[in-house]
Amino acid sequence: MTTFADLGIDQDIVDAIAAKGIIDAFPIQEQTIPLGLPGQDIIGQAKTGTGKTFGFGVPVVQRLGKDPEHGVKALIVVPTRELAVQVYEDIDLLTSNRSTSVVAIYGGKAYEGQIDQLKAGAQIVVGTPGRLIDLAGQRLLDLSNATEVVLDEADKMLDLGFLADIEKIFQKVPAVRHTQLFSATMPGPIVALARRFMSNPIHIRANDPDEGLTQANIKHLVYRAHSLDKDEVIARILQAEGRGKTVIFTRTKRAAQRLVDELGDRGFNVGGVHGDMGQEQRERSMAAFKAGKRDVLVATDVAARGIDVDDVTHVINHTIPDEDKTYLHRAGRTGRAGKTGIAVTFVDWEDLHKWALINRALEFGQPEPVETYSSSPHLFEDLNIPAGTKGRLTTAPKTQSVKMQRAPRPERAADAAAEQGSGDGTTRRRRRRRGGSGDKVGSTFTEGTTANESASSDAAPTVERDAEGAGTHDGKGGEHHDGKSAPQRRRRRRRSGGAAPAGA
DNA sequence: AAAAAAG
Repeated sequence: MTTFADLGIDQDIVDAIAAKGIIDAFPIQEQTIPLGLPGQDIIGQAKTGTGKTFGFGVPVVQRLGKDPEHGVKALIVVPTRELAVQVYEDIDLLTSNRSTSVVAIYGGKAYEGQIDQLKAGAQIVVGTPGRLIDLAGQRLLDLSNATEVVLDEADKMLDLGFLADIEKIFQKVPAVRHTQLFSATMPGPIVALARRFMSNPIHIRANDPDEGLTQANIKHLVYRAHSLDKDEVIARILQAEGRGKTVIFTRTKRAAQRLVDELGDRGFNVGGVHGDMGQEQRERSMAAFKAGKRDVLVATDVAARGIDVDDVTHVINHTIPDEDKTYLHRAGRTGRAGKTGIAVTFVDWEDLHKWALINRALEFGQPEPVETYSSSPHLFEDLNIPAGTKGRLTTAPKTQSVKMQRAPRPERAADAAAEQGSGDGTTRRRRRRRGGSGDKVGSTFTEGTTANESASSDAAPTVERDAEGAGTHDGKGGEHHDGKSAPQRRRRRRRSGGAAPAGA
């Protein structure tokens, strides 16, 4: 096994990586770092969760050297704000033993802090296109010395929605530069297009050609959702034995928010990430999920790419994605860094053709989704969901989830009081459910975080939830992205029987 | 057509 120390990397960077307990290099790192260090242009392709960020990050940091000269010399462009935060943190780690300064530049946040860091002489910029172009246009970001340029999730960055912005950005950086493009997916036409921005790039595919396109560590289960109560089945999957964290993907922002509310009402410890949420809340939600304070995240495709969270054991596609690439990236939120994971996909009647496409493109060899969960018990067997109720499912939340509910948000308590006249309507219902099969379930995750939690007593989760829930920071309503109060939303949902919004 | 990305 090749280690980072074997790859010609400066000792202080090797030490910085080792401080996180990482010694061995993944194949993509082993192959791209020795080429990136001397400045070779690279198109780097490797499966999800196999270390691409260090693959481009180590050469960027090392090539800047320890030159104390201020000013932006490296630019890393990513497609989402949360990914900007994450890549910023990874690069910041690599620079922890040298003076190189890194800044994250992305929208939805106050300009001030970002501008201050630029003025203070930040040398590496990680950012999303809109804010980068915005600040460059205001002459607050000077890219004319950025001789290191990286597009992370490069195929996405060169996709129609981003291409015009990326072209603008390439006009602002030096013509003579070191350019690296990385992604798990690099369709031929995109590679051809990418060459316009590179000089004599070498295309590295760290994938074993025999392995196919998908991560071998991920098990894919696909079910027909025809006449299926998906909320109910998803609730049941969340009770799978040995479940760690779970990411649930929806097609629309509205569907994501609805599911957050629904699973929250059922007592699960759930948060969301989607574009209708305020940026502060998006980040708080991601951080809570990464830290293990929550174990369910409902997201749109904003979280499909790049997001790296430890111990995600399940990905659930509430709605099947349109593209095979998106499927692969979504599923790739689990099975990272050599761990195993399960991807469960529900295929609605009108989406059968999408599965046909994905199945063909990714060579699954399963032309039809499994009939439905009821006519095929595989789902529960494959997922280690304790045997029990057939037909209508119970939705006993996991022990951990109930624990998190023990200090209800003020908003929720007020809600219940308003509806019941006494304060404990919802809570009592949840308590009754707790006695069932839930206790045994999810012990792996439960133990880790319970210990954590009792150490910090009730304070941490409560403060966290309060801050997110009540929207006290900006007065703009926090999680009530649609401008409705929680009681309003809940009533509306009840009337519609919990079904998906009509327009979705 | 949706989601993302500037405000």
